[in-house]
Amino acid sequence: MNVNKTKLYYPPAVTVDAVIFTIQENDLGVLLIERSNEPFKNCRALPGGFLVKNEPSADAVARILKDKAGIKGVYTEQLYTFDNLNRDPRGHILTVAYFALSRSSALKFKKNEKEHPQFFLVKKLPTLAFDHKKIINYALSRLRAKLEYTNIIYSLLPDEFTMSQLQKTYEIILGKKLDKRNFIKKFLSLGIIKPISKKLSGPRRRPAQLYRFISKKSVELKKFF
Amino acid sequence: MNVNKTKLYYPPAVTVDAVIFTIQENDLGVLLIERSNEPFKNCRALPGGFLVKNEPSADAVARILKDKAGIKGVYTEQLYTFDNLNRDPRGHILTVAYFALSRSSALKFKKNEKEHPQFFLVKKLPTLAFDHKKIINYALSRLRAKLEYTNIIYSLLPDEFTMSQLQKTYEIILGKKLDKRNFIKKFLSLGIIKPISKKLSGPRRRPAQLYRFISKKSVELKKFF
DNA sequence: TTATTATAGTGTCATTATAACACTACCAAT
DNA sequence: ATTGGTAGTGTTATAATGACACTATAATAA
Repeated sequence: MNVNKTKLYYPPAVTVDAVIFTIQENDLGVLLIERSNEPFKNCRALPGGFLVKNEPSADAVARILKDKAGIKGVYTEQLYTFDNLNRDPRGHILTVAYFALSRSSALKFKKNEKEHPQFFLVKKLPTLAFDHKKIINYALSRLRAKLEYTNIIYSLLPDEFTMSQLQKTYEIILGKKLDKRNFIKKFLSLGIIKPISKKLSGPRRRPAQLYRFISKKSVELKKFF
Repeated sequence: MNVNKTKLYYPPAVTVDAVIFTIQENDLGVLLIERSNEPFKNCRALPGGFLVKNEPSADAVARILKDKAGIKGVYTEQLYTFDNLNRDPRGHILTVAYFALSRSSALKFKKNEKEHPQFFLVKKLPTLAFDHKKIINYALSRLRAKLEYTNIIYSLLPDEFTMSQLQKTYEIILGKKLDKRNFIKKFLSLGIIKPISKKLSGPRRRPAQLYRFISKKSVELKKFF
């Protein structure tokens, strides 16, 4: 690469960071690792890392999702690129942040790994390295916004789910209660889920109708919540 | 910077590119330059360039807006980071794309500069270098989306403007006619513009009320169009 | 002075979307 | 047969949207 014609050009280092959301214990969790190197050694941080040679950032994120969370093919989208000079004490390090959504059952990380990957509730985050708190907040607002006009919620639900589960997932992420009747009315009118011929039974209660998403691709909807 | 501990790490080069929109001849224009170097020599491209040492991308864009378009302090936001391996024949070059909005009267580039900066109508773009067509399309959809829930239109209008000018600007960007009465009703109900005690006269027609934006900061609105 | 031209400005109504609200249905377990 | 616990269901008032056409005003030309 002969891009260094300009004497002044000096490349920043480039990393990716992943904000991996999941639903846990009826709350929204995000995966954090414990840094094993300086700077911020032993501090919690988003999983991420430097690009390897000729690796596009999207590939790097996929690699990190695989290696650090054991997930593959989950919903992933680029969030924002952070490159303030003071975000990393080592100097100018640019990070392309992504966010991903995974049902918790799909996650396969070993809790005993050296980096101790672990989920934290978004509302109870520890002190974080770099500008990772800011990145998580940014991801959270993007996630909330997208809930309102896309179907990405499918990434957080099992294949078959009840209306209550669906509504609860919305409530957890939006952080507010929704009216059951209005929710059902609106969601069914979108025509993106369909009831299946199965019910979910439980002890001492009326069984609930199960639904599926008709399509499992990310779709933009005109109207939503 | 001792970030190269990992043998594999090899930084991509980092550039910024700016999609500068303006309204021209009752249409939406975007600023393009003519590349004076390989690759894509003599081909039209977005103004942009490599980061200089320790320069955050936001500063680099401001520098480019100043140097290549003569504008300063205009509305600018980060768009997306493009880093496909095949976007640049020189190799892995990551670009952080931004979009900016400027009223055409503020632009002060010299048409005779070696790079021949020039506005092109978005609907009549020439062949473009790299993935710049894709970047412009992405910027255009972002701009259209943001028109619906922010006040960024102020960046494209003079300080004092008529309802017709405002509506026309919306129509140009959205690419469709809007109903005059509904437009006025909605826009006034937002409470973000106010009539001033002046009218705009013209030959052989009824003078039009002039308005101003109450605030000239970018604001998110709950409801819009 | 009158007529013409061009754009500004104004209201209603039907339809649709939203938001608030509470009770009955069903199954399982006791 | 009773109880516990979640599922499921409609109506109504209010607000937002979208469709629609005529009058008002100033400048200019006749």
